[in-house]
Amino acid sequence: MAEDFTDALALLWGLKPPPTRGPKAALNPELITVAAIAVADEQGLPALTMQVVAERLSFTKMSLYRHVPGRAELVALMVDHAVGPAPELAPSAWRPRLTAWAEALWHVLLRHPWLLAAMVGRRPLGPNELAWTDHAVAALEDTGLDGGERLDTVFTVAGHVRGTAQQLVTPEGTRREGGEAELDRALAVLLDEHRERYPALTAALAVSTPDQALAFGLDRILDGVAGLIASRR
Amino acid sequence: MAEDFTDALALLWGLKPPPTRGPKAALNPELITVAAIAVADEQGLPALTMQVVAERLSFTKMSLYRHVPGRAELVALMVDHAVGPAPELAPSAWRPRLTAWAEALWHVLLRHPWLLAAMVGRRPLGPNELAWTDHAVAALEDTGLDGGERLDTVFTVAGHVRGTAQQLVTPEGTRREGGEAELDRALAVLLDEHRERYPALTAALAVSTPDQALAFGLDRILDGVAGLIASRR
DNA sequence: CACAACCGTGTCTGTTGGACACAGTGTATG
DNA sequence: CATACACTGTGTCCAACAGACACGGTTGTG
Repeated sequence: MAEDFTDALALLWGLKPPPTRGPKAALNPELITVAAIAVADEQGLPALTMQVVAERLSFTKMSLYRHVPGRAELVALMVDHAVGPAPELAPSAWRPRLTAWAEALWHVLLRHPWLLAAMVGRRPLGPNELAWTDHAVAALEDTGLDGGERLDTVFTVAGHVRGTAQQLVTPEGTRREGGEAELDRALAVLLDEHRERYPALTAALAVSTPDQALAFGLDRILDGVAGLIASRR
Repeated sequence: MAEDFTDALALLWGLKPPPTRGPKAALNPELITVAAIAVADEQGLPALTMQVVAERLSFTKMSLYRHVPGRAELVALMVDHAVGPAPELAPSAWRPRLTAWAEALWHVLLRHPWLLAAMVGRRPLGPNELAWTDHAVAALEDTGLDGGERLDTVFTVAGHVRGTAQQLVTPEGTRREGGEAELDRALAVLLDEHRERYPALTAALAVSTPDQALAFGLDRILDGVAGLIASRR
């Protein structure tokens, strides 16, 4: 119940003094993290077993525990490594900068679908994740918004990107490929059978690709932010 | 790999003909669902074990499998039961109706924090969930927006509510209570130590409660939608 | 050279979801 | 009224999982 974050934070921020005695380590947290990311990319987060990661590295499962406290901390390392360094945004107006930032986040989430499941809840943040947030906040610096408004704006944009990406992802954190149409068809049949119960939905029925949904919501949000900025001047 | 949704859909929509022979069942899917929701509310989604649910009902674990194909389908049943019937919205303008809808969703998510983890990805939808979407779309009926725009709007609003709620929740799907301040303090210390790496974030540092973030983003989104509606007239 | 620190491994435990076969029970059909 | 059969709930079993712990081998330091 104690939920100790200190181990994870120490690893994420590289705060472990390298040992001077003993044999040289053949393994290290980064090697393990990279291997684990490869596993999660290919087979999803539930398939991420200490066993599987160890086999990919040709080591024993228990060897990993020498360098990583446990599975939870490994996932935290994976998240910060997978998001990578924050994108460099060309200096321009706040709106194109935030748009570019959102698109960069979008592509990272599509490249590592398991990130959506791994980034749930308040949790220990790594240096890369913090840098992403910093870059987005920086785009809003000359807008007249105060600190809280800037943070809330970034949070809203990031939440929208994440929410949209979740439509493309299975609960396991792999990108859905086949079988998607099957589910859609079954749901369409059910909706049609009960169409009197869902009149508005039946009337509005339309095909909206995730890319369209992403752009639509992002435009609405940034329109609203633009209105707020205008009212501050 | 086949990922058969038909079982879950049949259960969700009540499509199983009741047997005519044999003894009367002491158990049924709804009883199991209610008990499972109680477990998840109290101890989170990972603690939701067939064993635990069975004990709460004073039955054996394997008895549950008579009525529910497996854990995944049980979770699907729990989701539709927990969201409950869609909220009845007083007939008024689209904006207060959507706001009320978002607040209703917000309260449901706070009452059942595990819903956030259970509603990830595209998955079999139940009748209640579909009704929620229908009611939100209905609020946008006289706005001049087309079907795709209405759906995208609803999706954006729902995504924002969900994203905000996730800040209040642990990855396990329980509401965080204590220990939260501890993590915040540790992150604040780290940010301060590396403040030169995160200048914008350091400058913008502010305390924003989740309620404020919810209202801020919702206002921005609806401002943007209002602008789109105005441009259609 | 001896010791202490460190590394990777093998063995073990508790818990999980789920398969399977079985004995009891009640209804429908002869 | 009797029999067959479908359905219920149970006990036993298994594989996969995260992690604890103790051991033997390795390497730097006093």
